[in-house]
Amino acid sequence: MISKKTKYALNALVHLAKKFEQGPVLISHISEQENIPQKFLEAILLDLKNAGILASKKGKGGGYYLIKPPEEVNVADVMRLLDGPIALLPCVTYKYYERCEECKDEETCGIRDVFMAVRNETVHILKQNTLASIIEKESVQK
Amino acid sequence: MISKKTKYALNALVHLAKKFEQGPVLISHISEQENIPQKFLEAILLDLKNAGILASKKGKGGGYYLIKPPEEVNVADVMRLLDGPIALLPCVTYKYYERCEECKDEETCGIRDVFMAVRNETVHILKQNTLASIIEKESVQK
DNA sequence: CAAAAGTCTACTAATTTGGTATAGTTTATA
DNA sequence: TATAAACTATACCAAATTAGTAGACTTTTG
Repeated sequence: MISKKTKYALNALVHLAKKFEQGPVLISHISEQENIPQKFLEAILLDLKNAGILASKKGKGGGYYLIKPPEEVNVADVMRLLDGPIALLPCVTYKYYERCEECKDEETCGIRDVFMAVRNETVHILKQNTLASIIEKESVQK
Repeated sequence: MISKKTKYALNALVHLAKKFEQGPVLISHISEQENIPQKFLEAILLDLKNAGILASKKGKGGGYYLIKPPEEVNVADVMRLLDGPIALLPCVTYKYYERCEECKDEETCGIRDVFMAVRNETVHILKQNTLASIIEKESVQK
């Protein structure tokens, strides 16, 4: 399962993407509209700002706003930022590689192969999906 | 990430599948060969027995053995048994469905669509992979 | 009946998750 | 230039989960 942190981050980002280039949005506004505890959201938005996805303006008339185009923010990056590796085994992660302690021979491990396939497919799907594509999906009548 | 419990379970199952229909194997033997803490392994094997995948024999000459053919034990079932749902969001699980608390409209949620796709693909891969196919992969020279 | 081997119940320590509280600092504007 | 709006930083904290351990008990041969 992804953490609430990542889920909230995605909700907030989609919200901000819908108001892309329309000036800063209050934390309190996002918090209310998206049902996210405000103090928790503050920490999340700060992470997204430090990652270069959002920017903020202080003082009256301030708030947070998206600085990357919605087409350039994909779900994989957001997940990695807030939850760490996407892979289900440490030995198949890309940037956080770690050997499985109990493993006898990683090279021939059949279990590793399975989770390598899952990781590749998952990352592929998550990279394809951006804030823009999510918003587009929502606008299509079901 | 999957838990150590699931990882250990898969290692133990592959071990037992290699000795399918060759009589019971000692917990202590699996524990040593696969580098799994014995007491922890005991609990895991018990879970697998209660799920109908393994059986055990008590007393001298006892141990655990696979009762399902290795082709019929897939990774998805093992993961679900020990780690619960495979999906990354509660609203896209099959048997453990739960609404996301903060969600405004599940029907049109674009984030949900993304994780639905990930779940479907993941389950597909994990179901395809059985103890038999894992062992086969390991025997192929790389 | 004794030794081997699985089973049951109950702990526990460390980590992660999902927050809250409080005290700042910065900035627009009246 | 004061002040209130708004973001920022630091420090907690409770509950749940994970990865085990300890020890007594039961069952089954030889």
